[in-house]
Amino acid sequence: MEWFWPESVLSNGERVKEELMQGRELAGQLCRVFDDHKSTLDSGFGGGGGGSAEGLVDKILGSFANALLILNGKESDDQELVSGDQIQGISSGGGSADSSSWDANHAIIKSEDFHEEISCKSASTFKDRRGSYKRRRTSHSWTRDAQDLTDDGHSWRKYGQKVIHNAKHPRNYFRCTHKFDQSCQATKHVQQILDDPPVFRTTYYGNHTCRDYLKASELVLDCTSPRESSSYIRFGDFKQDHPFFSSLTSVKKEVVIKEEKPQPSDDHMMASHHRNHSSSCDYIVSPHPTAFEYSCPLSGLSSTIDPYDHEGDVMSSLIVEPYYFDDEVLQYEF
DNA sequence: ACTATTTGACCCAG
DNA sequence: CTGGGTCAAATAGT
Repeated sequence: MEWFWPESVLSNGERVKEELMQGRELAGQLCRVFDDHKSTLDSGFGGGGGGSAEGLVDKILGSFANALLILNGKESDDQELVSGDQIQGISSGGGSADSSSWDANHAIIKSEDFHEEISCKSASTFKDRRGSYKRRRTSHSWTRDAQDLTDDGHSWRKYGQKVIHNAKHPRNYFRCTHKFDQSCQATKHVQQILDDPPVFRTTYYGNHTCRDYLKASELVLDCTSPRESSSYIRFGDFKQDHPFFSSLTSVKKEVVIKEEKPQPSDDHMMASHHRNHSSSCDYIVSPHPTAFEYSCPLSGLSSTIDPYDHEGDVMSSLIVEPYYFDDEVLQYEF
């Protein structure tokens, strides 16, 4: 498989490293806060060397968000990096990060889509209005070719399959599982383009505005310093006390594996599979572009992506997407 | 019973 | 007019 990387990402490697290192340091502080919390059960999250647990979480999120903004390359020049306070606003607001500075254009897009949906719904007093839609913009998409359909970090639901003219294999259409519960507009389609070896082309449209909270419910920080190795943070416990995570309790208790596996028959592509196992999907941090082969594509990976497509996906990106980070590793386990 | 997938119908852009 | 993207009823799976 292969991702298409803008040059600017490479030049920002050091900045990414700094941001991620800061995030790791803050995470370490958060670990100590939790340790303090354990030792003094009734004291709450007020202690800790670097401030409250909530504040630390906000800073961590801000660091990762900044790294992602930097990775976006061409947007990094004219976009303000996200501060911890902004992240806090995002997280406590319960919505997507539409309020961040980069997204003014996209807000318009979303507004248009909203009106389209309203008009469509209002016009569809009759039951059968199938196929009533406005064709997607073909400009902000990116593609990925792979011999195996590896996990891209998001949950998908198949909603259609079409035989494509002059194509040997049908095209499978997927939308984000959270299209309705979180209004996530991300879609993709997958089509086998080669037989031997089998190569599957995945085309992504739109960014995820959803947050797969449950994937983030258990976070593993693999600290590389000898005495801090493999520290685990279980947000499943933490969220009871954190205003952000406590707001997630209404989310359905399920863990989803986001992976399509080709069937022996070429046109049997599977959508999301539910799973109970939490260890089969480890996420790592790195600035090396090649290491992103197994990650979900960030905006800016392809020349076909429009600037306004950089939705408020900061949270979902930093939570679920894997990054490799030189020989230092931040490892998430879900 | 609930959720996901299948598949033909429908509609729009080119 | 045609190809492609989406909808939603029917069906399958858990």
